[in-house]
Amino acid sequence: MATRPSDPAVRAPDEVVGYLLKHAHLALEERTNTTLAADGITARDLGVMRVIAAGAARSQQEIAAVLGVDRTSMVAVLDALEAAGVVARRPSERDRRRNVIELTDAGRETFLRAERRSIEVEEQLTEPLGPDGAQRLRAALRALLEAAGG
Amino acid sequence: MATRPSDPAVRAPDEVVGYLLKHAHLALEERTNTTLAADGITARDLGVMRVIAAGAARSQQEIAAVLGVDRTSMVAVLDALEAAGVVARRPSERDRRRNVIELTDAGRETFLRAERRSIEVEEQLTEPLGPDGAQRLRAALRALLEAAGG
DNA sequence: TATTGTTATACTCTATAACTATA
DNA sequence: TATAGTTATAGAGTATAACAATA
Repeated sequence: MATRPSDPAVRAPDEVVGYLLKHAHLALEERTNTTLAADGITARDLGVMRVIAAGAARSQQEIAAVLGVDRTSMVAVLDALEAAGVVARRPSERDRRRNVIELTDAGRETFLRAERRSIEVEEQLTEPLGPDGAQRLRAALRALLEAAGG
Repeated sequence: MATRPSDPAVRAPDEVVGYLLKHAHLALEERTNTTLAADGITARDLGVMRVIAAGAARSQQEIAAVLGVDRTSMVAVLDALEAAGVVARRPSERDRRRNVIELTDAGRETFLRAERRSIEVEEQLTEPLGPDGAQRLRAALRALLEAAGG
């Protein structure tokens, strides 16, 4: 049966980019969470800590903006990380409405250890893609994100 | 020990596969939902209808298994699709506990139209990847999923 | 006893609106 | 007036447990 470009065949789920993105993300996140349990944090926590460690954001609102979520979503995450002793909030001296968010000494250690584990999980799952496969995958995903205006 | 942006252990968010997968998925899903609003269904609805159209599953439980979700999650989705007149439940004759799920005539039309739109969105977002880029991306995601045991 | 679909319920992640304290 | 953080609340999407009908 001839298939024209404009003739939508019935695709299998694993031919659909949306399905593949969703399940690849879920699988990677689950593996990462299992691994990071040893450090007492989740993949989501590590994402927040990474933004702080990279110096990409200082206030809660800036962290939220970098991660593409609402500022209200940061409150509970930072509450938990502060309770765990890995981040600290201190009021900004220049603008007392803002909290400056920093990793504690223990938080820096936790971050580096967890980031190392996280990278190992990524390498395990992208190992079948060949030597440059992981970087080509990242480049493709960045291009897709760019094309979507994100 | 200060962690700076130049610290190789501190990655930018868009170097992290998990971040890229999550945001690429969100961006594609948002675009798809906007486009499919014209057909009165969501990207999730289309995913369920695709499994039915492909004959990959007949009962509610089989659809759930193909999509990797719990069977209880299918109830509300199918309620909505049935109310919209695009799918029909009928009791199986061989096993009266099971519902056989089928697309209605209107549902087949809706599916084909929506799948055409969905493919267009995918093509728009993967166009920067070059002629074979979309297929290489699919292959990479399938390999990652396979490596994760999914 | 086991299974299919269903309901009730809960948990996570997300968002909007309104409050507070500052600016 | 406007902004940063917070709280209350609600909406998806997901799951577990228990139930009725059927196997």
